[in-house]
Amino acid sequence: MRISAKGDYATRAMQELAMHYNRGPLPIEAIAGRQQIPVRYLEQLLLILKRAGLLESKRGVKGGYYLAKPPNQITVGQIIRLMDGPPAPIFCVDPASHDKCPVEAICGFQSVWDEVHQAVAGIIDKTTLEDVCHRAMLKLEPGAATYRI
Amino acid sequence: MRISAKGDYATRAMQELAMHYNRGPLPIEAIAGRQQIPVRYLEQLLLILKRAGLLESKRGVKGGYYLAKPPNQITVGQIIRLMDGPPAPIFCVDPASHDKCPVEAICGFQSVWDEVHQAVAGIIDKTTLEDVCHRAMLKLEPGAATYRI
DNA sequence: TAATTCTTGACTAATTCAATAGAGTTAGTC
DNA sequence: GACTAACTCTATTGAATTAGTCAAGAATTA
Repeated sequence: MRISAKGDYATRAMQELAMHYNRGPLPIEAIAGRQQIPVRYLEQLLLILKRAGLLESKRGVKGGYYLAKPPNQITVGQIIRLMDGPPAPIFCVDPASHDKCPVEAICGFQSVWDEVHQAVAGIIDKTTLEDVCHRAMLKLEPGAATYRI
Repeated sequence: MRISAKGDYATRAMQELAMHYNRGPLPIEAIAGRQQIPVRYLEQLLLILKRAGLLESKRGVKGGYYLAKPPNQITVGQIIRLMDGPPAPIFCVDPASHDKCPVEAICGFQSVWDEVHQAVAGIIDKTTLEDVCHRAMLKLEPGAATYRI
């Protein structure tokens, strides 16, 4: 029932970029350093996020990555689905899976796992990077209600 | 975000035993056959369930496994926790983990993952084997409100 | 005692995951 | 226009986990 390191790294990198939103590109090294992620591994993840349209990048000196959209338009769900696939706890409730369950006719768990799937999806799809930045700022400055761009 | 084959097999085996509750021991082979689980693998899982006090067994002719408690006193959560551990999506919200998150102070995701954890736990801990049997029976005989022991 | 069934621990095979490596390409700057 | 910082892409490795197998043994019943 775990998200992968891939999903963990990607979400944290995106938080970092969200907190830097509108301040120009952020180099991979900077993200990796602050979030304690292996640089070479992070490269791959940022590429995936870029191809999916969540990030844009700029090469050369002063280059780096930046969000393609405002933080309130990117959800945790988008990132997790990209990295780990749908949050279905088992293939039989995964809309992306084409495998047929051999015991579907007698199994009482399908609806249970479907409830779990919907519950998780509900949370990660409603939570945006803006929300996440909020929560991070509240940790740093308890009492602050908003974060500054 | 998946449960393991171990968790899947174990829960289904328990449903099988629940549907057979009060009808005497059910041999491993019978469970494995009906639920399409590799016999040799299932052996191990049933032993774990037995050691945890969820099952009892009887050897020899007419032997097999049977529930140690009524189906309404065994939850899906108990089985899953036994096989896969707590339903925490990441170690930093797993009460059983002693690892310290290196970026805890700046991470906005801890509360998100905790919400997920609680949501999943809420579902699997409230769902009993009796509920699961119900759902299975509804599949077999649409319209039936209860299942027969 | 013979057939049946659970019990135990060791073992192997396969898969997945995380991470690394290296050779390139592009863009900005002096 | 050369230098350098930074992105791009593919391949490979190594470790860890997971799934599944095997063989020998112990208990129970007929």
